[in-house]
Amino acid sequence: MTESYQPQAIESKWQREWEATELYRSRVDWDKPKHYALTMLPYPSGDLHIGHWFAMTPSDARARWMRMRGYNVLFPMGFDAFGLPAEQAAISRNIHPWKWTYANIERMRAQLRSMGAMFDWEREAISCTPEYYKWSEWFFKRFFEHGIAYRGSALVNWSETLQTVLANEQVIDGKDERTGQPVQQKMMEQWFFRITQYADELLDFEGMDWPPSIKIMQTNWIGRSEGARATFHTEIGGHPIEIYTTRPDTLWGATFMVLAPEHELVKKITTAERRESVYSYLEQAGKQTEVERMLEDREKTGVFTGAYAINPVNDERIPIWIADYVMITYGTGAIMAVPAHDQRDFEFARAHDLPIRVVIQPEDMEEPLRDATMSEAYDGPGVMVNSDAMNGSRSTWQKGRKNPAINRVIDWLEATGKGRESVNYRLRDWLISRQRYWGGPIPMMYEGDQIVPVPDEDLPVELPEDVDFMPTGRSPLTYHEPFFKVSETARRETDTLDTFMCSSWYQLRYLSPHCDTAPFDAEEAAYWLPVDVYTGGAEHAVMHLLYTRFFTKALRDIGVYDEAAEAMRRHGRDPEGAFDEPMTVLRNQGQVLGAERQGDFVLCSGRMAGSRLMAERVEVVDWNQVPAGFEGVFGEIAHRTEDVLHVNMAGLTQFVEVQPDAEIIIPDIPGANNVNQLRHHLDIQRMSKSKGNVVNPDELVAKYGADVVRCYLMFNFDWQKGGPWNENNIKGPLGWLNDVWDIAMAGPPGSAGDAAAERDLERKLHQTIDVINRGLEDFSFNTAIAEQMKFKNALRAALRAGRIGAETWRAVMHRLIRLLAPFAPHIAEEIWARLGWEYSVHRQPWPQYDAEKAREDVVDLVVMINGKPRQTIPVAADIQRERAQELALASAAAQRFLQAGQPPKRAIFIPGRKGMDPKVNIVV
RNA sequence: GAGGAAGUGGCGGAAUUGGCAGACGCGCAUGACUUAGGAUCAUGUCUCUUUGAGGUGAGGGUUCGAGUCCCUCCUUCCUCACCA
Repeated sequence: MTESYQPQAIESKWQREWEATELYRSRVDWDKPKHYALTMLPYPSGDLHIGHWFAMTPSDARARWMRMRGYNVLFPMGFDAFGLPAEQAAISRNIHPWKWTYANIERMRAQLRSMGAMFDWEREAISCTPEYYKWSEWFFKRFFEHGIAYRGSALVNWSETLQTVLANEQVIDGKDERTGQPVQQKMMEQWFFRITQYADELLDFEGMDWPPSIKIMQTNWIGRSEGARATFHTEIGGHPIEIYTTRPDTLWGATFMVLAPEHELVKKITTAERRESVYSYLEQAGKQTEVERMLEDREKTGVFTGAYAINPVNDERIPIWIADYVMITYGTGAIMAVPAHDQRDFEFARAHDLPIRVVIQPEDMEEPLRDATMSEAYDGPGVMVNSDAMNGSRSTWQKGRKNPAINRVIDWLEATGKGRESVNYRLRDWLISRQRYWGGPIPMMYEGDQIVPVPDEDLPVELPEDVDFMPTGRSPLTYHEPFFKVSETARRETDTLDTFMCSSWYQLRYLSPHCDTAPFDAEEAAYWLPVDVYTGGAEHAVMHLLYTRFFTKALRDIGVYDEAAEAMRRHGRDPEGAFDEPMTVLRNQGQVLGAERQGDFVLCSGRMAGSRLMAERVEVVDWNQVPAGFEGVFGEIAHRTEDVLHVNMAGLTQFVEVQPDAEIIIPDIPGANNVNQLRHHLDIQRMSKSKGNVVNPDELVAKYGADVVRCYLMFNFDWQKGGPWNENNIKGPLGWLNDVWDIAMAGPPGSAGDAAAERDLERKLHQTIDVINRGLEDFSFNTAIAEQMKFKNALRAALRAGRIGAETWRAVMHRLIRLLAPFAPHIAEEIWARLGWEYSVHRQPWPQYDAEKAREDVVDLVVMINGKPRQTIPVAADIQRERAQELALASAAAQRFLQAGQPPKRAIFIPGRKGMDPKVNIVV
């Protein structure tokens, strides 16, 4: 009896060996092609989650594959170590953020090592160390010098819960992205990065192999729109009010104006008799959070200021209103309202009895639009009317200058000085300062009303350790006099940097994490940049992934890459475009969801139809006793298909069809429930501690070994999609690795072997190599492993049949183990060593694919009748059109469908392209 | 409201991008070995009225041929959301 596969006995041994022999150190080598594979660095929250394994181990397999294929691969790891949780731990548990963070890093490092990934730990970077954040500060200073960083006043998102401001990207639905608590809009002076200056360049994804969805999300977030600005003036006082519009062709249809409640002119222009109602509206609007504004009924509220404006295009006198449907943060915070052609303005006009005037008349309607009879705004194409000299201009669906009417009006506005063409963006400047302790200090000081940067030689400004964490919610730095008091007259900035700034350049710090003369070593950068493949979650689409692109472009523009570009030229590489984008290829993994719920008990009542219960009422309960006197179906839900529940009732399966209007009671979900919610509740749920469905990778590794966990994660999901956890499925990869082990340990067979079987096995091996290559290239890890399982099955069958000789066995194993190495690095190393081959399997070249050897001699000719496959005929692989058609027409299937003696209408030959069988489609 | 992705067995998922739908695995069934089986091995496993026929959320269309392309719905997920 041979020894069985025991991962626990081999994994830590090899992990130590790999460390001791520096197997995964990556060094610049200009003679080898480089590959920078990067996976998003974790936040040191305390424990590695299964999601980290899901993101990282397939990325590791791919990096290993690239390495075996001859690339010099850099695959680093680090920690994004600043952030609020550390500070909250300090307050609630009285542990210093340093201690908490470093303890977590220690723990997670060990967990990361247990993956058996090829991380180069010599390049580890931790963003909360002074040697790291010194350079975050240094970048801030350079940005300040180049006008990219500035201090300014703006309406910002203030989180009362977190006691800090947040960037727009970190607010979702008016709530803070991390805690889900509402934020308020507040006028505050803060530090910003001028990301809007890069808006147009950020819209250009030329040459970037990123998921289309990410490109679309970023494009929408930037929100470029083309239109015009025009200046209206108040009738009294002549105050200018600038408006932005995408529809300058409707300027003649403006019947009133609307200012955002926060607009600076509001208080100036409001007349005495309107003051009371305007001020009470402002007060009411100011109290509302973003969430409340959205929860409000969609009725358009607003008040008249009493003031009028003159429309510059036709000198008309129109009333100025205030309404909260106009946002101060978009455009100019003021609009011209054209109710006939804008739905929001239309609703407002109807609600407040304001006039409506058609200025675009559609041509293809039976009835022309009339001011009085419109039931909704019309925003389609037509001809300009009621617009003086512009009448007759054709307005189309097109936007901006491409629309003839808009084009003509913009020209006219510019010629008459009444307005100008304008491009507007939804993107705001990046608010970078945080009123928190646990972040990189902002290297700035205030002296009187002067802003003074901390001199470079004083960097880094270090975070003081001896601070008091008080439950006031405010940063301890604001109480720490030795920190903020630089001199009698100078005060240090106590705000810190958004952690997203630190993670915007970590890919650069990995290149030389301990370099103390520059943020990164120019030679390293010249060789490794840009990142070739980046993997991570899609939740960073408009945060990290947008910020790091901006950061890269800003660094390029201020000359941070100049030295690296010089080094590239010296080594004969063209630096053109190398520093425009941080990552060439991006792929997002999906999310591993909690296990499917089973074992819910339900009470179902209704009427029986045959053996089926047509349920009018379904209640989910957490006890398993039949209530006294209950008539109906009670039991555990075994399965669900659509609306049919399979309920296990005392060993019998009962079918319950949930009626569309059935009453459904799910205690976890209050209020009226519907079938969808029931389905959802029973199906998949996100992993979370409160639901108790979190999967702990450490336990899995202890139970099955890291290789099995890695392979399970790669095999049982579409990696880019994710899916529900199901530990039952782990048996697949477990059985596979056991089988490979057993085949290897059994040693070469004693049989002589059979030439045809050996040739067939060789062919299958090459086909397998091809599929694995394609799978890894396309991040289709599941098919790559499926193909290896298939090959293992074929190998085992051939061995059992005694048709493989010792020599062939060895030659096959020599490649099989190398194919296994990227996926299951420990078992591959162990088998490699036991079969007597030289350390390490991970230094071996990847098995070469030979298309000639993969080719089949005999293939199945598929005979199709009207596109339906009916019969197959074994034929030579190189069969030609005439012969194939001849055989197909003579086949039994063809004879059955063809009337006696009748020729077919057509016979189409489809040659057997790569791995596909040839076909003849006969049309009868 | 706007934009995007997706819908395939009991389950996770394949289908080389328009060419034999359901690879591979889980589960299940039958059998073997066994005191035992949640071990191992073998065989089978889309459906049906089974010499054949039908089948990828529903309905249309394009094509010799559609899971794949086009149109109209339905459902789910994600992102943004009074964006002027």
